[in-house]
Amino acid sequence: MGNLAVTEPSASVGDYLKAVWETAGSGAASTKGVADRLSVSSASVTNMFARLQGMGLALYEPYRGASLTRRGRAEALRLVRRHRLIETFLLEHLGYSWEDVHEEAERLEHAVSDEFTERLAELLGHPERDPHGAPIPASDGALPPEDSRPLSGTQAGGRFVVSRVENRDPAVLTYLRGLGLVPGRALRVREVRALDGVVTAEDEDGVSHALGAPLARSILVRHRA
Amino acid sequence: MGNLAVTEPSASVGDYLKAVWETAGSGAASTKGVADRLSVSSASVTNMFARLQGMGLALYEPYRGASLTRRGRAEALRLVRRHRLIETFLLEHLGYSWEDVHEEAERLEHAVSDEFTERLAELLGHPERDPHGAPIPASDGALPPEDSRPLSGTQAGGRFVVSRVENRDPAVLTYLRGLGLVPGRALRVREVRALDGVVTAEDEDGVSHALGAPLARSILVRHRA
DNA sequence: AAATAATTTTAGCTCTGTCTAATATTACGA
DNA sequence: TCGTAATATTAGACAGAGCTAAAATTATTT
Repeated sequence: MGNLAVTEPSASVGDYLKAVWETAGSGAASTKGVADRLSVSSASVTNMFARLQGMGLALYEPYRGASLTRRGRAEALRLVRRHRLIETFLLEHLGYSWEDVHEEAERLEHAVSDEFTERLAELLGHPERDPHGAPIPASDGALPPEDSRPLSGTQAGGRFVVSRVENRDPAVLTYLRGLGLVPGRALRVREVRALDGVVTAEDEDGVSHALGAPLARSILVRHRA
Repeated sequence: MGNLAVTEPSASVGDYLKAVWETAGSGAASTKGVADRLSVSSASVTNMFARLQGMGLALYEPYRGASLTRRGRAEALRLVRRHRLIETFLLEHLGYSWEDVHEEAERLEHAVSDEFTERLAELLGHPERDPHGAPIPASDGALPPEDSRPLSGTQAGGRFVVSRVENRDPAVLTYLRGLGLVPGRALRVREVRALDGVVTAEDEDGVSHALGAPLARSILVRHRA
């Protein structure tokens, strides 16, 4: 109450907020999880966790990790909205390729204003998902309920549609695009091998794909209607 | 020789380079000139001048000001190109108003890549001037020769066309737009008063405008064909 | 040519955000 | 449950970029 946050958090603070949001499932984000995601040292993360708490953006308990406050979450979602709208713009209006939009958006999201964001949303026709299938938070931060699950958590015989690809690595994305494993693609799961987590799935053209555990975790699917 | 500059200068360094470029006519930029333009203290400017020299982007002689090296100029022009293309995009595609594009572009120019810039140029059809009439440097840094002069430097009786409005203040721009004093507008100069620098000019609709010295300096004109 | 005004520079701080090395804590496996 | 491995934190540095106050230099004016 009171404590009206007038100033925009810095790009760094924003990056940490997003990382905490993305890393912490429902609980708290670990130091190492955030450090790995942002490619910074653990010490830097500990330091920032304390600062985020000081700014009222996160709750931090040493050795227990950090979780966002309402304000921290709102800020993170604002950045996520910007990021995903910008990705959509880059792909649809500037001719960027699917695997390259993430990196450019990563820098732009810290430079654009809310006005820019909303005008962009208007130009794009208020899309609900970005090019990778990730939901775009509404301007009030609302997110549609997630109805997808990773391919790694499906069962043989199931029929699905790829709803989302959750991976930032351009090399991985290029590869998946080459295989046609992009949002919208229908798949039938042939095998989910417990031993090594390899998932074998057949696409609409009858082509079979064997995907290692990390890839199978990156591909989210929804049950086919 | 050697010394290939791989890393992008920081946003701050870029701002100073632009300020030096804009402030220094043909000679060197003064500490105060840059300080005023960037709204920072003179001490900060002195400090940055030394750093720019260290980076090989400027030549600095204490008490004599700073001038850009070839590399510094190239970097400044790269930012100016980005800035002016972004302004054009904001106006033409996102519906921003004339007086608001500058501020948004000021932040975006530091976040955008060369790839983004060139794709944007393509989308916009490679415009030669931005919404304020300022020339957009080519990607190799080339600028068309300036054939305009400030309204303050004209003579009574002359017939001109507004070619450019050189002012960043939204209040000033809003006012001028209200008067129709924007690039393309034809004017006939009635009086250039030596005493106080007030210029009186009549527009196409026969409306007469009395402009104080600072405004008259902001409006650049070209002889009417 | 002095005296005053304006501009610059220096010195010393501050804050953000990063790092490494050393230390502490927690988790896990035997 | 005890010892090792994995995680976290602390301590201490450092670079970038800004500031104020004091000192120095240059410009202007009488």
